[in-house]
Amino acid sequence: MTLSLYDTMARAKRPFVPVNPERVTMYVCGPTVYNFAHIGNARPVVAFDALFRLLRHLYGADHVLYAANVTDVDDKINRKAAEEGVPISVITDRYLAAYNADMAVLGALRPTFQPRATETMDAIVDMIGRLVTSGAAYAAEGHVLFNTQAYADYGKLSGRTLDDMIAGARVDVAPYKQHPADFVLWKPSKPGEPVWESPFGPGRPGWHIECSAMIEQALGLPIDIHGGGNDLIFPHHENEMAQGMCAGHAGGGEAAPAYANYWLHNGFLNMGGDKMSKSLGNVALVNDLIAEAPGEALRWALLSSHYRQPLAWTEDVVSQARAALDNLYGALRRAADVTAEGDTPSEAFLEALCDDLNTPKANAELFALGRKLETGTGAERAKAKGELLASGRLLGFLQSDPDVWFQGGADATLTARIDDLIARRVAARAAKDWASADQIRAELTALNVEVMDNPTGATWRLKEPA
RNA sequence: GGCCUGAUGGCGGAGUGGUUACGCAGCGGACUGCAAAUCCGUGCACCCGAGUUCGAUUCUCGGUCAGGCCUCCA
Repeated sequence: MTLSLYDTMARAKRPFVPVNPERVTMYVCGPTVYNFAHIGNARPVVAFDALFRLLRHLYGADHVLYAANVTDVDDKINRKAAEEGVPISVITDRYLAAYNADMAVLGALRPTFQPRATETMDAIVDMIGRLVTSGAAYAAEGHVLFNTQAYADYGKLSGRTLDDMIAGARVDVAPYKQHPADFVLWKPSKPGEPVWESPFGPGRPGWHIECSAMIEQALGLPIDIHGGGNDLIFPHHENEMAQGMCAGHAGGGEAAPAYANYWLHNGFLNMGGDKMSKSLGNVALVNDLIAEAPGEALRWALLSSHYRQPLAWTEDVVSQARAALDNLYGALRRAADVTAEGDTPSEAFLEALCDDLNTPKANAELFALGRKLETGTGAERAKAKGELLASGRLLGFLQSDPDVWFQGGADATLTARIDDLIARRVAARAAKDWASADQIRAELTALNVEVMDNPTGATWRLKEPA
């Protein structure tokens, strides 16, 4: 079973070969914690969580290190803190906690490391110092800037040249820049903003440097996989690689090892044709969505298309995801008396995931297993159940009790009331009292409950989530 | 202006140089007191034009349309 991943740098799918299979490393750009995360923010989290889980399966849970940063130094954080009149840590702690809680509902495992910019400041300052010493960075008007001309391969990841960038410049270039593409590593803080001491003067780090410093500190170069949304390819990842290479491998060039051996970028989620963006205001917050739909259904919706494809976020996507899970949980519910055999994901399921994380194809395999579970012989059903549960577990699906899934979040009071009605209806049917049975069904329908009779009793499901 | 994606049936969404994706919805049947579920069967597709080929939805070129990046953004 060979894992292949689409590498943005190579613009092609490549067989995945880790530097050290005992220590597979992955870094994914994480959140800036100044607000609740929207479902678009969750797409890379869930996509790379799926990859994290696959890598753990392939290389062993203890042999995969996954770091995702938390940006807790940022203008928007400063603004929010000023509005509320509190230190930035109040803001960042609040929204980091909310973020982690929301992502947990979506079934995302916590990364191995979740470094915060404020806790990485020494490494950031150290890295900038090395860049200045080697001539890859220069000081100007209180800033420290990265000299893009110091890195021979600058532009290789995003496929543009320094000339392209001058031609395409839409923004006024700061006069202290030696080259228009040069970017800030360290800048003075404005009055009232948080400030950190450094050999280059008091100030704060630029946008890109924290990732490079964290990668060096938490994982070490080169890392195997670097992930993020495809809007980060340029400038963020381009700049990150340039500074990281110059700091870590003294200038890059042909002979230098890579910064990251595989660059992975997820496609965007859009809302009604537009990109979902906090600045456009057309966002669906995870925190709101999880009140209306099971986290597992949202997760399924996010993984129902390939991670590199654009995904249009609509109510229909969520209801179709619920229907898909109803299908699989239904099969499991009807197979409650079948003892699962084995706990290994199916070959076809793994092959689909190993093909650049083809989750739609992997999900199709879950349906195939569901069908085997419904229609197979005794031994086939036992095997199918084992494979279905193990495959689902690998991707973070199907681990609930099917009855609980179909209860759709109904509370204990409602559940007890429904169970009572069901029991009375079963008794009425046993007595062939069809009038009473139909009357009770009507009561249940009014409660949004669908009854499914079977020879010995009945099961039920909540048609809409509670 | 530069760079980069994508265009598949009613909807979502894989994939392939020549035979079934899959899910949801639809239709027919079995089963059922009724219903639901389930099972069996079934219809519906590859943006346009040219080229390569025995054969293209799949490869090449051109076009159209849509989206993203070039500025904070997943």
